[in-house]
Amino acid sequence: MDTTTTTTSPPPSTTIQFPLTLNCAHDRRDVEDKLTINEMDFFAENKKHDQQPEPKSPVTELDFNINTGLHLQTGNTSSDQSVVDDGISSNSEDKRAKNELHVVQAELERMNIENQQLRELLNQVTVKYNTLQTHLVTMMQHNEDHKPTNDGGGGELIVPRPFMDLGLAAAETDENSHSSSEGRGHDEHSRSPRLVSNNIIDQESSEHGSLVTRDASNKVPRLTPSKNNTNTNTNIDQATEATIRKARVSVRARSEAPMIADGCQWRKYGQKMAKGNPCPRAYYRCTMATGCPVRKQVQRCAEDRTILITTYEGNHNHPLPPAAMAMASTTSSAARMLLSGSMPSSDGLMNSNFLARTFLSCSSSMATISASAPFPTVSLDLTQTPSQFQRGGGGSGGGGQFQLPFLNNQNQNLHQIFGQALYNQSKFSGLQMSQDVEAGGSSQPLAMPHHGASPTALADTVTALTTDPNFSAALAAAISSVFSSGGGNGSGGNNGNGNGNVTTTNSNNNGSATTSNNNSHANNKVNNSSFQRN
DNA sequence: CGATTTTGACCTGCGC
DNA sequence: GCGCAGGTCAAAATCG
Repeated sequence: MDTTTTTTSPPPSTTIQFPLTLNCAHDRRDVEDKLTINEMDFFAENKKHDQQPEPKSPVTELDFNINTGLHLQTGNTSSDQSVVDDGISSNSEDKRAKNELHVVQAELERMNIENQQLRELLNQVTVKYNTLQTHLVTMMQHNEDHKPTNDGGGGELIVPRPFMDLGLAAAETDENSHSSSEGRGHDEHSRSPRLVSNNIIDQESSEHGSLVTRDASNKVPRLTPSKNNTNTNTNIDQATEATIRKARVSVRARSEAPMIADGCQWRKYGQKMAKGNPCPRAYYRCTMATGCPVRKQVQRCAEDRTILITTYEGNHNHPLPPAAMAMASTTSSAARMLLSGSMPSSDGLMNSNFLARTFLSCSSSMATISASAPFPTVSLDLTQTPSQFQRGGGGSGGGGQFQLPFLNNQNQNLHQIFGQALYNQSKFSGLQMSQDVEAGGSSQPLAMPHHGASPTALADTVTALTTDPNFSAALAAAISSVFSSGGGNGSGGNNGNGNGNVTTTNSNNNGSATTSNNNSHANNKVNNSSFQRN
């Protein structure tokens, strides 16, 4: 495809950027106004920068300048200022007070206006949301009518689930359909003598019906056409399934730390020198639950060793701590994004490349879809704004792990916006393609502070991503909204504990479930208690 | 002493 | 069929 890149190479032209980048914070003071201190790492610096002059403080020249710049109310102030300069009398004190009053009033007015604007925005979004919802229902019914469970899994047409869950369904059907199909039927077990335990996992998975077996996920039948052509649907499904199971999400981030803190517990099970890269590639598997199929590879970029490339594969089969949820969900979303662009269109689930096109259209470099790799890969490039992203661990030098910006408790909301937007984009791609690509206005990601909340609200976000040049501002406002309402109190989000807010690194986020590298000395050491021994 | 990491060997898939 | 490269295993080493 044209959008291909390798997962390790720097994102080429066909990449996706979310305007959400932090520049917006510079321009939108209202955003910072709404953010309460420490609620959001992302904008903290900007906040600091902008907030100082703003509130309370007695009239400094800076204050005047800033306010003047923004709000034209300074005719008086400037003159007053000169007066102030002139004398120290009580009169001047009064004027000073008046002055302040003016400033405050102006500020208030401004905020009111912005409030109003936001409200209007919200209304717009609500209307659109309702419209979309209606359309969605219509579409669903339509789909149901036209596609009486084409895929083995049936029913899961619209049901949101992590991408690997799709794989699961796939795996199930796969098991059923191709147990005979693989000439090397026992391929998965060909390494057999060693992999007895995998059989256990297999059983487990089949029992639960919700696990991707390791073998199923990793030793996937090749994408090459299999011999059994018993039915074309099956073939398509298999290809799709294989694709799904092979789907990976690669996250590129700048970090000195050996591994990014994604909230999960990992155990290293191997390391290998990869060709063309002097840095070894480390293999980890999730140890938060026995049999969790999720794995990740960590490797430094050959060209720029400050870049850490983490590739996730699979989907957790266990509940995740919020911090881990953030990453898991984000990667899942990204994978969905990928799949929505790469899956055969015969599958009603994701039948358009809307997402990819959409992102490509506003491209810069944030997410890259790679079809050139042996398996489909989404690469999320977080190296674009290193200063922000690294606030957490980057500076720590010594040993903290790098922490992704959206992994802080508060930042989960951001993630939700980010990830869910992706997710919804895939999910509603067809829908939007058909009717609402042009939805102008801005969005309301704020409508979804939590996962369970109405997902469609974010479809608008997605639309905004593509159409609204001011999306960053809108999103920032939305984020601030989210933060001030739900996520705001870190406590709710679980480890809202202290460290949270501003940062980082793991000085001690051990609270619930983060990788344990509090200390750096054990580089890849991962907290684990329940790893199932093979 | 148990858990985790390291590391060499093994297995598999793929291209030639 | 052979060789290469990626991925995984498991014994040994290391750590807390």
